[in-house]
Amino acid sequence: MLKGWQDIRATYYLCPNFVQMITRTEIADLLKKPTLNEDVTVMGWVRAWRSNRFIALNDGSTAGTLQIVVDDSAFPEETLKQIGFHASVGVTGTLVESQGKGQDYEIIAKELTVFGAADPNEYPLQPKRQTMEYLREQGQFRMRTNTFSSVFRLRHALAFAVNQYFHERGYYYLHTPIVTGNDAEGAGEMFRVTTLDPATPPLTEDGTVDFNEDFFGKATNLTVSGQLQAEIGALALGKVYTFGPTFRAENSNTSRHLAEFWMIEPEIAFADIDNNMDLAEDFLKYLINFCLYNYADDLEFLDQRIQQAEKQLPAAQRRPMPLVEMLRFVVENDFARITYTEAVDILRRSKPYKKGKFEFPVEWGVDLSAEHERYLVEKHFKKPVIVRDYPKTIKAFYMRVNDDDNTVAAMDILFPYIGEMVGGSQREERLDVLMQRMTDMDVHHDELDWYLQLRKFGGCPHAGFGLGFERMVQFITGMGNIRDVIPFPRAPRLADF
RNA sequence: GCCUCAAUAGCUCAGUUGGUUAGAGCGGCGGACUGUUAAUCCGUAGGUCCAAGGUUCGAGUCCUUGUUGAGGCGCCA
Repeated sequence: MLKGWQDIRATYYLCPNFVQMITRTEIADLLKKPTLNEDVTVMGWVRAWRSNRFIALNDGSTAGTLQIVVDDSAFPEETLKQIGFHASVGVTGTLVESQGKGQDYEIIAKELTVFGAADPNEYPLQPKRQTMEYLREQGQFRMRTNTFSSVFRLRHALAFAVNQYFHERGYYYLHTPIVTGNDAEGAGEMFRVTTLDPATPPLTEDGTVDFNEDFFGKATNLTVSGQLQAEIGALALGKVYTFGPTFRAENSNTSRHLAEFWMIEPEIAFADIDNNMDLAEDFLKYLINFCLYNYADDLEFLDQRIQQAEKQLPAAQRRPMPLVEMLRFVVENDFARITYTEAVDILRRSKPYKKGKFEFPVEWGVDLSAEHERYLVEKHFKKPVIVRDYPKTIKAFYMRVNDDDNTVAAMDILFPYIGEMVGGSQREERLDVLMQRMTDMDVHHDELDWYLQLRKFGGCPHAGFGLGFERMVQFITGMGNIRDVIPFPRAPRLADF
């Protein structure tokens, strides 16, 4: 029986005859292993149609294009007329070394099929630079552009790297619920989930909505965090992570916030705040490295694009270093690590503080604002900064109270351009301290009884953090607006597609 | 939610102290072109100047309100 199982495993892993695309060769494969002077079939979308003779073809498998050489006397005029920007075509022909500059290989077309023309009179995109705002309105087409196809290849790369990183290190991927009955997760406004008729909901005797009649028999919402449930997993499986959609009904109108975003939340048992920071720093560097090694051409394209756009900006508004250089800089240098108290000291000794340039006050006990975080990251340390040990009055109830009784073992990782990339903490494992904190912060014990029981029975020191996935995609791609790194952004007044 | 800015051709923008017929580049259409790289060259069509109201002899331009978008802030990841 064991032998049979091993055979199945061997077959599965070796995959000698895995299913291949038999109708076409993908351009990425062709450029990696060019089969010169052989006939190949490629299919994709026309990125440029030059001189009635050359097609730059892209099939999404790579940032690059493959040049197709078309002899206009060999094909009917009707077919040639349909070749245009973003028309989809299939070509069979001989792969040869290119006679022109700008590309190594090209296909001399023998057969040419236009699957779908894109009438330029009506097609909304044009072969030119278009604004991100306009392309956002054309969400059904924007992934065909160089910029967005690179962004979404990198988004995939990061999602894959997240799972690979944790899997290789013995973490279990835990799926926490999207619909939650918790009323007290304390991470922002929630979207209500209900099947009740909004016009005539059932009412209780005192006139409030009777959620007992609702689908789940109670008031439910979309999750704002999987952390509390991830703690259940960590205290059983040791190391877990969540990676799923998260919803915040905040009226946030910024380039760094979405109403629906993806969050990664590792949670580890027998770990403290220092282990937590080490994990977060290592994890972030791994993600960046993964993209640098495996998606260099997409990063290179985005880098060039940003540099070209910045030529028109005054020097002060340009990036201090180009995209790829900055990504390398981040992985090659240790993050700065300071306490909240040290951060306040640095800020109070800073030039902008002394000159009264800060809009918001810098005093112990008040949360840092964006201008303070930017000073620390972009001016003082010039690299990512981890700030730890915040005043307990400004942080969530579940964060572990330090021995000084004034601060909690919380940590935020601040990145240039993005601000807060990670927020995490060591969790309060002491039942009495946790209950006191909940009382102080007006969180009802009975609603989170299950959470308290994790401390009462077999609790242990544990820690974790939340990473905003789109913010990471934003940092790595250099995109200015978070709405352009998720395929279908949801934000206040925005739920198209 | 708050502050600032913007809205003119299909797209990206210019439009002077308020003055006659609204400008460009790209794209489209027609033509030329057998090695192009956002190809190039010639020709050509294309506008309810975001909406409503107001000031004025006269408004793309000034004022009010609204709508939409961007940037910043707050909330946070």
